[in-house]
Amino acid sequence: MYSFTEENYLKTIFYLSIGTQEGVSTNALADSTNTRAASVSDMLKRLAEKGLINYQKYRGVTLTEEGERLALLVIRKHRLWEVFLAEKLQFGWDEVHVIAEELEHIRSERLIEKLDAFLGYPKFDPHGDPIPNAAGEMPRFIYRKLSEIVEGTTVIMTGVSEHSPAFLQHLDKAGLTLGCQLKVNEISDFDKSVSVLIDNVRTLFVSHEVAKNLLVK
Amino acid sequence: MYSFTEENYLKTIFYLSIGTQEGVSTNALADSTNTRAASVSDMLKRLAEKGLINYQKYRGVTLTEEGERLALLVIRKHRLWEVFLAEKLQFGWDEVHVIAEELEHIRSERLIEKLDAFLGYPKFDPHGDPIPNAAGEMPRFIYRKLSEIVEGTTVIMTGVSEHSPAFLQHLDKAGLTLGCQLKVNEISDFDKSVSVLIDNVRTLFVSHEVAKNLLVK
DNA sequence: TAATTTTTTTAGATTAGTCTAAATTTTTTA
DNA sequence: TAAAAAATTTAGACTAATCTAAAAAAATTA
Repeated sequence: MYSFTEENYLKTIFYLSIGTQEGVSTNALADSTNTRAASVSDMLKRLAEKGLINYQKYRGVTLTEEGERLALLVIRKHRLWEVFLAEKLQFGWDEVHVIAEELEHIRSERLIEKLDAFLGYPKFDPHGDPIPNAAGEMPRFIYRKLSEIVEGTTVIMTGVSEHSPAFLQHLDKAGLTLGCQLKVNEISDFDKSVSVLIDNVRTLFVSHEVAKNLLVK
Repeated sequence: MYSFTEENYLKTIFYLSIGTQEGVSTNALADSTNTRAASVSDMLKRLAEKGLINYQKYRGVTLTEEGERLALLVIRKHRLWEVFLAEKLQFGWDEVHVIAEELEHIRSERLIEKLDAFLGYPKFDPHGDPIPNAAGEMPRFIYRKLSEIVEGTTVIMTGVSEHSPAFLQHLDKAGLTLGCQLKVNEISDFDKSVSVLIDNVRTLFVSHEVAKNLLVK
């Protein structure tokens, strides 16, 4: 049985590893976990002893197979609880993350399998992120950013790459929700902002900053 | 914000206080929390400093008003999660306690109020125990034990005073569930076992040991 | 490539919660 | 009510997770 803290380190290493071959640096982990590099060093030694990470002093860390499996099981729990909070308890997608950060550490396999069934085996969380299966495997989809779509193309909004409440609330105000259809009318030469036609009914100007964080297919 | 451990001590003091005027003893707490008396002494000092308990060395402890309010809020969360587990996730009443022991420490007032609403504002948990309100107040019902009911009387099973999985599973096998009607036919002179007519359809012999732990009205 | 800067690790402390063993207080009993 | 027993507290230590400050290694730059 691993501690909340250990589970959080594994999860953080997993997220920081996405899209790189290299190991995750001590400083990056200290930033993400709101601790100091010295504390991270200590913890990395312990996780390495337990066989959850590959660690050599002064080189970064990567997860072992077992470490990645555990990280994905924590992420599975997090995302399933997020679905519960959003769909059953009517929390906004900007509110679910903080609560799921606690719920993800509840230890009961049966609980999470029954929750999965209760929710109807959802494949995605409220932010469009895929939910790993009980074996700790997660399908990897490759989505494009709205900022990379060429003019005239029509796409579907499938996710976000930024999960802060501020960003999600901004999308709420703009009426941008998962699954909506976006037709890229024009990209401004001046500030790269995007004019989009939403669900064929109304036009909206989306800043480049926002467009970079909208995932579409 | 109080730690899991502190919340558990408060809850334990609350339960051990039921039905006594005197304070709870250090040893009783050590037994209930699976720790040693020395550890309990340490913790009692800390809880007293925080104003959650009334504590004088070598005398027992009682909860302050604030301590009792907090204990009841933890119990509220525990019991609401038990209802969720039993009614929504189809866990047996013998399984819900262990999982709720973890869920009761999730910190979010909004979560628990939304959960309460989602469950339809239940008044009792799956064992028939009343659920405290958001202010930390709990109605106190006075139930009798089946073992105290005189022959010929008809009562309704409303709760249990023993919550172990073994006991609850025993009741399941006997077909004794909350809400069933029990007519006391005869009490054995020999072993005090009780012959009861259940829901007017079948007769069952209930041992004195079981009858003592069945609450009826 | 030598010097400087940055990153990382080590050393030594701290806190919460726990422990054992010893000391102290209270309760029981003779 | 004095002695014995039981209950409780204190003393001192341990572990996990953290910290600051100092040392060491790696990376960058001149």
